[in-house]
Amino acid sequence: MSSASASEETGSSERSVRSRRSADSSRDDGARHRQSSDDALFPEAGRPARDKKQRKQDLLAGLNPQQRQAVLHTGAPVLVVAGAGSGKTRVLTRRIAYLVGERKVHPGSILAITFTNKAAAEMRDRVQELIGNRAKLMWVSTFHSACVRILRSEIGRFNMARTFSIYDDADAKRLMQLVCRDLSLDPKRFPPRAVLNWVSNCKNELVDTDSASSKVSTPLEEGYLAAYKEYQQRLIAANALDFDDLIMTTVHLMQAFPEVREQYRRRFRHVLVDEYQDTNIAQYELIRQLCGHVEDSPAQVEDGPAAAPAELMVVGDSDQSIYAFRGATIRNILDFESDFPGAETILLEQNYRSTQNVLDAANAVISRNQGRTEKRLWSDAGAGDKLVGYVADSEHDEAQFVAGEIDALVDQGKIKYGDVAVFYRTNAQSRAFEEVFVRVGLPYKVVGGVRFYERREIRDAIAYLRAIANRSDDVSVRRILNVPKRGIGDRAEAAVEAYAAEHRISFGDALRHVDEIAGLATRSAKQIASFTAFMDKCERLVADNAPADEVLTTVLQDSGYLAELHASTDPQDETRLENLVELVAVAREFVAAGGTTPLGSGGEGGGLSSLSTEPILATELPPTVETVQAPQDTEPQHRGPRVDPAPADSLFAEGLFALEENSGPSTSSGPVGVGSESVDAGSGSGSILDEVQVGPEADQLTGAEFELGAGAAQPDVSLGAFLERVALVADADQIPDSDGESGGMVTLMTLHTAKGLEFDTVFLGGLEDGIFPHQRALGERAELEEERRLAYVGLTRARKRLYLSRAIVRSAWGAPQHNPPSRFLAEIPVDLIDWRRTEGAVTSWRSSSATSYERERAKDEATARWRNTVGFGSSLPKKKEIPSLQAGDRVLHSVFGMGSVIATSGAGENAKADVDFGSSGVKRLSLRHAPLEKL
DNA sequence: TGGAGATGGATTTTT
DNA sequence: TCCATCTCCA
Repeated sequence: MSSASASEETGSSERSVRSRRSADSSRDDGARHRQSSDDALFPEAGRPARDKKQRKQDLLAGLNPQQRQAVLHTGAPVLVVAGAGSGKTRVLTRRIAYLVGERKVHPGSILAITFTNKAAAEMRDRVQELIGNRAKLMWVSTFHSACVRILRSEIGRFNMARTFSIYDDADAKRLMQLVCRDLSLDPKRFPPRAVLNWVSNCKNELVDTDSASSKVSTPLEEGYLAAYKEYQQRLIAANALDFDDLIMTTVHLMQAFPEVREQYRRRFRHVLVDEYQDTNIAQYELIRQLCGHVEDSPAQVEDGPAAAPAELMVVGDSDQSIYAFRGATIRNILDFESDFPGAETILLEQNYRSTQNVLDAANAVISRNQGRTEKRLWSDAGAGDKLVGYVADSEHDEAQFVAGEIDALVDQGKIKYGDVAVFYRTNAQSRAFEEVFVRVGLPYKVVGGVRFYERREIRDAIAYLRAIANRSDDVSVRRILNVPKRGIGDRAEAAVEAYAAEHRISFGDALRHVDEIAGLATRSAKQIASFTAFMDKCERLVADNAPADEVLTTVLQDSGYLAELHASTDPQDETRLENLVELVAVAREFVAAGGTTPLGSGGEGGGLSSLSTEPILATELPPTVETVQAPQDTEPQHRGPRVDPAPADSLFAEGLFALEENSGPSTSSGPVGVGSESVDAGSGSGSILDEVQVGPEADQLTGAEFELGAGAAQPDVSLGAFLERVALVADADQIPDSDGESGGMVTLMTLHTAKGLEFDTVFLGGLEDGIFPHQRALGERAELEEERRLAYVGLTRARKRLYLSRAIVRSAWGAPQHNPPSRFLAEIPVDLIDWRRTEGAVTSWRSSSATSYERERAKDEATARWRNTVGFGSSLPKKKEIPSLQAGDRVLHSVFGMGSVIATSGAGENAKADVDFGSSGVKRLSLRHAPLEKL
């Protein structure tokens, strides 16, 4: 906790700083400066406060004038325009600490919004280092988590049950597939995926179905709109919201109910938004509802005058806007000053992260984008090393080079594995790196890719839980209806569906009327009856307040899901079992920690935990609070006065905002009271409430409501709470902690994932036109510019060493592809790059021997395409003769180069050979297909 | 109903 | 190439 961090942006930065201390003596001046100042700052966290002046000085230590200006700013909305590595997040965290520590703002009235859960967790940690446990009362979360919390307490206004399902992308897609099928939309013209994207855009731009109707002009749009309407209706019927709904609905809620908006405007007196360049229109509107001068602002709200707008600070860098494809619009940054009258802009131009060479390269690239405001990022870290360039023969050669370079640097003691990251444009590119890294024994970790919660078995299990918690959730019910196989097939499903439509009930309810459904085979009916009996049993379990893990184990065992996997011979199913065991462990952990443990190892939970007690609190609390960790004891007494069949609502109904209906069980007794007392242990000034400033709205904000905030610490281990967490937390395994003595692991990730992180040494691979920039972006200028911003993000992740590489030949979709160098390479001034290997060296190496056998492999269309790009004619022999090989023969492979045959197997068409290609490793090749020549 | 074979599509990604 | 989804038939 006392560990300083060069930049507060990421966890990786913290790790890297640590390693920098031990491993690297050539620390740049900027870093040293930063560090000493932060070292002076953080030790205070655990001790009683020193005198106030000192404290304020510490808070501002190490900040440049612009950063100070931002931290100290009062009043008007502020846009902090910050370049990469200029300490934006640092400004935000210091500002929060300043607000709480100096301006006596109650942490409960602070809302900080970040882009990811991870960023939220880190911001909480950093703020906590600065102001101690008071930080727990802030709302630090993503837009989505914040909206869920608001909706939970207000959704009754929409006549929706409090227990709603949150549909992620895959659920939404499934629903849209059903919709498109039922509307008989031609899948060629209306691919569900495309329709869904269209709908998503509408929601992100707050175009609802009604206003969309007036815009529709083409038959194509008519189809889309029809699908949108139907899709939305089914969501509502299923008591479900998709991710876009979470925000859109919250905005609609505030627009429709001024008193609700007022309630939150009074609560949140300080709103801070990170990564503002990645917000979309709906998110912008939400901020405006909370902080803007809303025209129809209700002076007529009964209980007093409308709240003045909160103090708003947004932070962003338009050059790092890389999510336009998801609806983010930099308009929000560009128009900030007109959107929020009186707004001020603060520029942060000093970069504290990278050397000048790295910055020069990044600046040169990004300056090619049109219509951007020039920023002059500068660094006093010195020129540093030149960038290193490398042209590889193939993607394996590229990976080989990267691995070799990392090893060399580590051997020289210059870096640790954890200081290194390898970036690529698409996930598929990770394979080559992984193959090579595994072979040479380089410790690495891939971030992203297939996620835990996207695996089939996990989704099945979650679908079971959701169907139990919300039987209207058609998508989930139908997903598990015949999983494991029960003999309820499409036919039966269709019959139930027809019945449900006819009687206007949900699919789940229709299942309970098996006897009345026409056209059901007796066998199917029987199976359905036993299925519903099983589901009813589970529902009863939930109604009896069974904790989430118990429900989960019951489901997995009694549904026969586990049995099916056990019986399977498919080796994949073994992994599935392990994953389910993991899920159960996650649920156990969740329950054991009173519903506050982050899911999995990495990310901290979003919505639920941002205000609730975090694990650290549980461990720091005095023994009297043990009830917090013994949810079974406290759970019943927290049940509200309402008898509600929905299990999910205990937290929200009794917690944060249920002002009117919940004067019920006292929140000031039990764990809550103890919690709020112990929260402030660090500052030694008694209850935190003593420090609350009595401001203009203080009467709205003191006492009870804050305690309600603290009341979130009440354990909620119910199924609903668990499901919510699962829906909102993206992933369990994330950026590795490289704390270990071993030096950690090399991090592999896509450029998008890299946003917000930084590493001493960065390898950026696949710099080829068609790869990066991506094929699809080559045509459109706007898309190309987004790719360029992505390049800018990638380049600016590097602190000291930056490697750029490309491959001459890269196999894509099975066929080798020859890509020209990325245009971004040409945009970097030549004198900044030290080329270790150029194309000249490569072509001369290949040309002598490669042509003769490469033409041999004219086999299929893919190869023909490839041939054309390399410039061969098309009249080449169709059949390739299969070379006869034996152990010891020397061969030449078009991709792997020279090799020697170790062993052969098979014969004729099926002949295979194991060939040792030295640095490229041993490959088993089919002689019929491999571009192989006997020497 | 469910398995086997055909077909077609294949960024980036958080929540 | 590799995967997920679709179609057809037993």
